[in-house]
Formats: sequence, structure tokens, C-alpha cells
Amino acid sequence: MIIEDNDLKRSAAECNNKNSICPCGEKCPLSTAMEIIGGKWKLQILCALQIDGPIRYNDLKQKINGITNTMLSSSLKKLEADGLVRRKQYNVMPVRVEYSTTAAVDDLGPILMQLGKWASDMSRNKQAFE
Amino acid sequence: MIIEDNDLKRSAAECNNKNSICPCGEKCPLSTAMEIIGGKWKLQILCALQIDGPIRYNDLKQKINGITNTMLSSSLKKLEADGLVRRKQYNVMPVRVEYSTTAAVDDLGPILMQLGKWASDMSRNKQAFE
DNA sequence: CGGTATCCCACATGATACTG
DNA sequence: CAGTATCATGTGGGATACCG
Repeated sequence: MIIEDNDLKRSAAECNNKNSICPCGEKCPLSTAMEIIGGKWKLQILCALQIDGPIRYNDLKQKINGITNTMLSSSLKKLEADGLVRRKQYNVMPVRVEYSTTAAVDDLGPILMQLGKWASDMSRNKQAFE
Repeated sequence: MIIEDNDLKRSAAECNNKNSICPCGEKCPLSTAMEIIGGKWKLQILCALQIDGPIRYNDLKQKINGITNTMLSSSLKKLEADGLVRRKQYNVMPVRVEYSTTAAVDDLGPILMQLGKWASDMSRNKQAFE
């Protein structure tokens, strides 16, 4: 495929599972990417944050239809730990917390757009490929 | 983010779950893409096929460390149904089957490379974003 | 207001055996 | 050789209650 550059080719081709260490000496970056943005809610959260952020926790929850506290909270924590989301807490009473995206998400956006376009194009002329 | 074009922006922003129908009239293409390439083994299978294909079932299984018949078989079926994998059967005895990728995967490759590069860059200068 | 703590379950994945 | 059938299991995610 998938991979044309030397380093990425080696890493993606020879990573046999998501925990493997590649010959290039690091974890397959594509696996890493999928872990960061994977799961049921993370892309929706990023979209909502990018469009409506900075936004408070409960307002964000309203924007995302069907999400539970468990998932919103844990997803935000992971995204923050991975550097995609910034959490700002104002120590007033009652406490006020605002979430927003970091610059990393600005870089991610165009890539995800291409991915979405790829899926659209594919389903449109699927037979052409076969 | 994530989305800058009008249609994709609407669809991604307002898709509240992976089964929702967007105001644009179709399912969010990004969700579709994630369903197609998601799961534990599909990207590894595509990588192996792209590099070593056309390749026979059991040879492919050897290339992918730890995969079971159940998962390889079911993943290949889904990938074929989605138009990413071609299955060619030779009716000799014993039967010979060869798997390869379609042109859709050629288009997907560069996008995934960017995604991998994004993850590498991010982890390299994570602090710069925060 | 902005979460955690528990408990629970469906489903994705795994193990093993078997077959056209 | 290229799978399928069957049963087992682990985990991602959901429901509900509660807390600083």
C-alpha cells in the first residue's frame, strides 16, 4: 500500500500487532494514530469541540447525542492525555470547566477530510474498482 | 477541525452517531471510512496484501502474526464486500485462492501515510501543542 | 457543575475442532 | 487448502447512583 516512504513502509508492514515494536525502533505510527482517534465517540467529540469550543462539559454533552457521562469523561481524558484536547478549569463556585482542541487537531482535520472523501468516492463508484 | 468543506463539515458535525443520517442526506463519510478500515486486523491485512499480494490464504496467515482463521476469514470477507480486496479462486485440486488489493487501496495508502506521519509528528513535539 | 464508582451486558475476538 | 462451526472469553461501552 499503503506505505511508500521507507520508514513508514517498514513500520507498517512489519508491525504484526498493535503492541509490537517495529524494526524501525518504534511502534507503528499508524497503529498509534488509530488508537488515538479510535473508539465510538472521539471523532464526534473532536468535531464538536472544533466547531463549538471552547465549550463547557455539560454543553458539550448536549451537542453529542446519546453519549453518557462515563464515555464523555473518559474520552476527554484520553484525548487530553494524547495532546488533542485542552482542559481549562476556573476555580469559581460552582466550578467551571472549558474544553477546546489543540493545534494538533488543526493538522488532523484535513487528513480526516481526505479519508471521508475517500469513503464517499469509493461507495459512489465501487464497481469501477472491482 | 476537522472539516473545512461545506458538505463534509455538515455531515461530520451533525452525525451524532454512526447510524445517523446526516442533513446532507447520507451517512457521515468519515464514520463509514472508520467502519471499513476499523477493527483489530484490517489495516494489517491490507498492508500485507499490498506488499506481498497476490497471496494465498495460508501464506497470508503466516505473514500476520497471531491472527486466527476466524478473524482472517471474516476480515477478508468484509474487506471484499467493501471493495478493498479481490478474491480469485482457481478450481484445481486442492483449491487455490489468491487475495489481492483493489485500486481503492492505492488511493487509501497516501492518506494513511499522512495519518501515520501525523501521529509521529505529534508524539515527537507533543509539548509544543499544549 | 463536572464529574466518579459500580455493576452489567453485548459483541468483537479467540480456541479448538472439523470439513468440502 | 481454505476455510466454517461451535463454544469460550475479554473488553468497550451503557445504566444508574452517587460525590466534592
